Amino acid sequence: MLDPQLLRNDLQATADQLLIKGYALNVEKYSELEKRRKTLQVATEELQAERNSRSKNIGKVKSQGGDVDALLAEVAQFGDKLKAAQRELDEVQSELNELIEAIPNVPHASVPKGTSEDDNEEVSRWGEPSTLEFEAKDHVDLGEAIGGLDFAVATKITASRFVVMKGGLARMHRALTQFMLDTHGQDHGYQEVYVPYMANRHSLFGTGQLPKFAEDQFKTSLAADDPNQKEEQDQHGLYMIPTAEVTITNIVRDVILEQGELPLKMVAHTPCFRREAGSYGRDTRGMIRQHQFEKVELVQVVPAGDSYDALEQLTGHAEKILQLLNLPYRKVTLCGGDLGFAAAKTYDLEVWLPGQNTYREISSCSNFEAFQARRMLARVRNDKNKTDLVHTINGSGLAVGRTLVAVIENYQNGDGSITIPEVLRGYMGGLTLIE
RNA sequence: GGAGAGGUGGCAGAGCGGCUGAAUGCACUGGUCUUGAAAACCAGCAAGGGUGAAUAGCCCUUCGUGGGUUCAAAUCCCACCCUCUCCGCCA
Repeated sequence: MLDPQLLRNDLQATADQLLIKGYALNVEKYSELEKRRKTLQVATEELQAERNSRSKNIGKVKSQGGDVDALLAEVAQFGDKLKAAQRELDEVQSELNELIEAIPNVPHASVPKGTSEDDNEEVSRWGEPSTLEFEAKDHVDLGEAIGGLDFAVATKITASRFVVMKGGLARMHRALTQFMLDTHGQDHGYQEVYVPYMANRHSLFGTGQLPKFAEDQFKTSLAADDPNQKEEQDQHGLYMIPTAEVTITNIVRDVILEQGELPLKMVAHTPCFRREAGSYGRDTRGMIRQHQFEKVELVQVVPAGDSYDALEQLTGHAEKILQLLNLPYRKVTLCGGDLGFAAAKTYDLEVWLPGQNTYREISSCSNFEAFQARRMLARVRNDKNKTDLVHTINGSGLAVGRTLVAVIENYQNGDGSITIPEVLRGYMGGLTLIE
């Protein structure tokens, strides 16, 4: 959520910046609503003040044994007037809130202009895409041949976009998770946390998934199939997390931190659940886009001034995993048009996939500045004993399913076997090959 | 699942229609005292929002959440959420 003060004082400039993100803010509508809000709020609060002082006076007179009939008659009409004013204010305020809550974050000055992923800016490359002496297969062919990936049985059990892993690949998937958690926990200074895989609507609102992206989430229903309970369900149903960002970041929701507690650096491994509602035709083959996948997530909570350093640092931590696995990748800065709703700046890490002969996203590291903090009321006490909003940064370190795909495709051998990366062998009882 | 108790400021804990944004204690901050520290004493100490140039002043809101009664609600009524205790069940 943007600072309402910013919208009031710098509306046009903010609208211009949002254009970089491809978001057209309705300036007229906003100003009009804001004007009404101001008038109504001032008027309503004046009425409240008036009512309060009169009511207090009645109490005073009464306690002194005076006659309050006249005073009561005088104040009698206030109730209705106040209620009407309040109702009108509520209407305008909720309309205004709806508008503000739907406005995306403003991109940072360093974000390149552009409308699609074609305009993303490459920052760096690491490693050389391998030149195989045979024709590269993709992970589906390799995995199915080994008997380690079974999409058909997953579809039978559940639905499309799920997978069953078996044997060495299932084990390597687990090894990757352990390796990532250990590296971030021991070498990069993150506190390992275990978090719920379901979250309430307040948490999803806090990190920005709600209300705008409800159709991307899986939601549970608590009450029975009773139409009378519909509203109940909407209020209290829980969401399967689309990313651990939701549950980790919301640890600091409604919290005032002390300066000494920052920076907070946390890492968690969780499954993630996504409806993928908007991508019916895309990546239907293989493990690239699933309804359920594992991810190791990094989150930092820092003072406002430190967040861009933290973004660089956190991105470096994710890169380190790719480097240790010896997987070629490139780092890109997302352009304005490709930037997510809540992010001010995002680096994507794209790993080389020989089977697709291209780089594919495997990590996304973003600085949200105060956008999430404002929604969550996550604050830190400053030197003047006042509260400042914190900044939040997060990134995948890494998406485990896609990392498995990358390992399968980059470590494939001519006979269809997969060499196990050295750093994983300790997690796999010393095995060197899956065949 | 059954029975009961309860949700008040950073914590503990009073208040059960008006002068209560909220007693008291602890914690914290500043001061006096002291060579220094402790103790003692004095003072301060919630958040969100509006107005505003203002981190000034004034005003509004908030005692789990939402609604209701009332001129007036932390206090009364209703619904929901959450926590705890006992019994049952259970990885």
